[in-house]
Amino acid sequence: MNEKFLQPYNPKDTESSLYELWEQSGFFNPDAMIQAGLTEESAEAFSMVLPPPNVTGTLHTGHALMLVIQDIMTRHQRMLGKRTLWLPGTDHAAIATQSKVEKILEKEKIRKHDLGREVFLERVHQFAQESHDTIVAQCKKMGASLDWSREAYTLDEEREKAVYTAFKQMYGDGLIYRKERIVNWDPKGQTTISDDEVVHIERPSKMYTFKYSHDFPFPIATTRPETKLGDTAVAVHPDDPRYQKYIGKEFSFDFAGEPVTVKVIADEQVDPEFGVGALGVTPAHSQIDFEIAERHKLPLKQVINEYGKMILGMDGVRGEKTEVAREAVVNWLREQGLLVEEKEIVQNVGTAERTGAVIEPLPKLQWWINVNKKIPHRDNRSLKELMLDAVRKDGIEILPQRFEKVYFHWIENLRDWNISRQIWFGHRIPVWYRNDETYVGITAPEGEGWVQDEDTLDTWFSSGLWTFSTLGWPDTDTPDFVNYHPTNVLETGHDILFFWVARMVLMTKYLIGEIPFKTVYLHGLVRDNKGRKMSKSLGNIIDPVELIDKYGTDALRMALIVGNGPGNDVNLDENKIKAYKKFANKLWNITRFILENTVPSPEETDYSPKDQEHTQEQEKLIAEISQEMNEYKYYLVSEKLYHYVWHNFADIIIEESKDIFENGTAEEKLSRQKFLWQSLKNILKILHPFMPFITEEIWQHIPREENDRELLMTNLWPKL
RNA sequence: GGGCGAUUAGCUCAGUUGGUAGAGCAGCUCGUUUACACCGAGAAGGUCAGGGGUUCGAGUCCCUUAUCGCCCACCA
Repeated sequence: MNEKFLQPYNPKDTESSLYELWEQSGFFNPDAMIQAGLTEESAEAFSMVLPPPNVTGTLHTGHALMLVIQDIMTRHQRMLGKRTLWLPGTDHAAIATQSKVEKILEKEKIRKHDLGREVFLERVHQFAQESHDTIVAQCKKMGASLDWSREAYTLDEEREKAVYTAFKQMYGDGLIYRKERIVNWDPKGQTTISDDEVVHIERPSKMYTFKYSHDFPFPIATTRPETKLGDTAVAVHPDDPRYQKYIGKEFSFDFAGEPVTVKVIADEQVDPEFGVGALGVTPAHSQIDFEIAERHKLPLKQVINEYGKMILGMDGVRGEKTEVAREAVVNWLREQGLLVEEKEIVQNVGTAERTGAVIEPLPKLQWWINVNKKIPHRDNRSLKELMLDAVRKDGIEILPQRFEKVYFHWIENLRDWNISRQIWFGHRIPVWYRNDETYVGITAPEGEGWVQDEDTLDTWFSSGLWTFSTLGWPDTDTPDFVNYHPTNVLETGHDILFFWVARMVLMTKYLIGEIPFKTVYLHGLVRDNKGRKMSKSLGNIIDPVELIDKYGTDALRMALIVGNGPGNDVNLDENKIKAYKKFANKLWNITRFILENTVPSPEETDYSPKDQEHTQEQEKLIAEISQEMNEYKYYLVSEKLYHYVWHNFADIIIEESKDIFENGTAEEKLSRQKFLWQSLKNILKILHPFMPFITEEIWQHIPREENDRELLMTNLWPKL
């Protein structure tokens, strides 16, 4: 027996060298498995992409959970004999990464515009590279059996080719268009963002009821008086008797130093019950007003600029930030005797997900994806319909199922997707301009005088292609694409169902006509032991690396997985991890007992009645968990394994064995020895996906029998 | 405003299709150092949030109330 077993199990001594052993074997790569004869060439495929972590820093416990679930899936499928590919990569995460680097530069008192686009991007790439290296090291520490030979990056050359190809095709089909519309402008980040990147927060605010001027016949209400300098109409409901006589009339007056002309119009969208039932229409600074203005062909007047400052109005208004100008306008209204009412209300305001700035709706010329246009070569269905059908008809299954409803609801309310960003880091829009000409292509056009669009693409545009841009697309006859598309499972957090999952469905259904994956497994959030979200401000962030140093990766993996069903948040309690560290040691000592009391291949012998009973019990367990593994019920399987190993195998079977080895007949002893050996090997195999390190470590130190493979990782799941 | 989830032992949470309530931690009693003190045996602890219903039988299915949490939303 190896002397190691005389000491308690120490994960620190073993984990990194075991990962090296696996990695050097090359068997994370399914091709190598086939070459070595460990996987049949004709075997069924199982493929999955790693949701590429953002290169914005280091991995947190949420990532750890994701890696654990996916590694369990991967190791299990590999042991079932499938050609198993788990494909890694990282995401450039455009806005997130750029703003991170901007913050670092801020500390060095450097502004990005002083550096210029090229030099700034150099800095970002350098940051991204460092972050990437950390992330990869962390993935390895978690034991993730990823095929690093296929690693990808959302911003590398192959992915750029995919992105540009997709863009060109969508442009050709009229799905991508350029138009001036109201955008979500982030004044802090100085860029537009998509509807999904807007986070609504509640905050106290005031509703002002006022008259534009003494000559104007009735008051209107608003929460943003400063925008009223840009009003070009007042909208009322067509059936509202109070305002019938004013419809069609025009009024001109001076408003806080700005000459304003409004026309009273009738529009169905106005709710006569709300407020005073009349709406000041500010087409340049409100989504809804912009639409009303389009319907009524009203002029558009911008009063706020990209920095959130007023460009019109009297002193104290022009040049000021909107909040300051608001006060000034309200004071002016008060002085003029135009203010009718001032009421405290709770208002929902949109803020930018990344910078936290309050969104300023502004008119801007931007690139959009039309989600409602019928696509002839996709059965005349729109992108929206393609996304709906993928789940309704094409068999994508979302776990837990309740998220299907959430998914449908999101799609039904989806509006055109704004895909251009005014930042430098990301895929530059593949459009070139020369005078009145526009060229869209994969490479720059021939000839002089072409200038490429300054903007970059929303980061989710490139991640939307991830499941196939990593498999060789736009070539669809590469071995990887043929073998591994569509992927089997997409495992990710439910918080990016819209951002990412839906976008992948959109892109894949449109560009390829297939679904990107068959099953979507959504995990929850990892919270602290009091159920709070981990955040820097609360100071309750748990670093997975620290936990690994303390308890070992296997213990952390078990703590994250036991009892954590799909879609549910986990509260991570250190006591739980501690418990599984003890479990690892228990397994270690079980091995020691068996090594001390048995030899690996006892001569042919039949099982005693008692051992037959134990065997049946074990087979029943294996049958149960094999089924549950196929149903992704890892939270149940892990608990059952824990319970079986500790409270059946150790507490009952091993305790009983002591008596048999002391007082039993020769036949009973032989039977028990054989049973213990078979059991140990079965236990190692079925525990391996959950606790890969300790099971492999034990495997490496026990004698081999016929049919045993060198690495536990490459062995087959017990067959019944 | 719309939708979803949670509520089970002191704490953190399991409980797969309805069939006598489970685990870890903490605490109590006893034991063992000859696989394991990162141990074993045992006991204690719960009207499964409240109310109503379906059923021979409900933690599990239906309705309702309460509290907490999450997501979505262009009511000025």
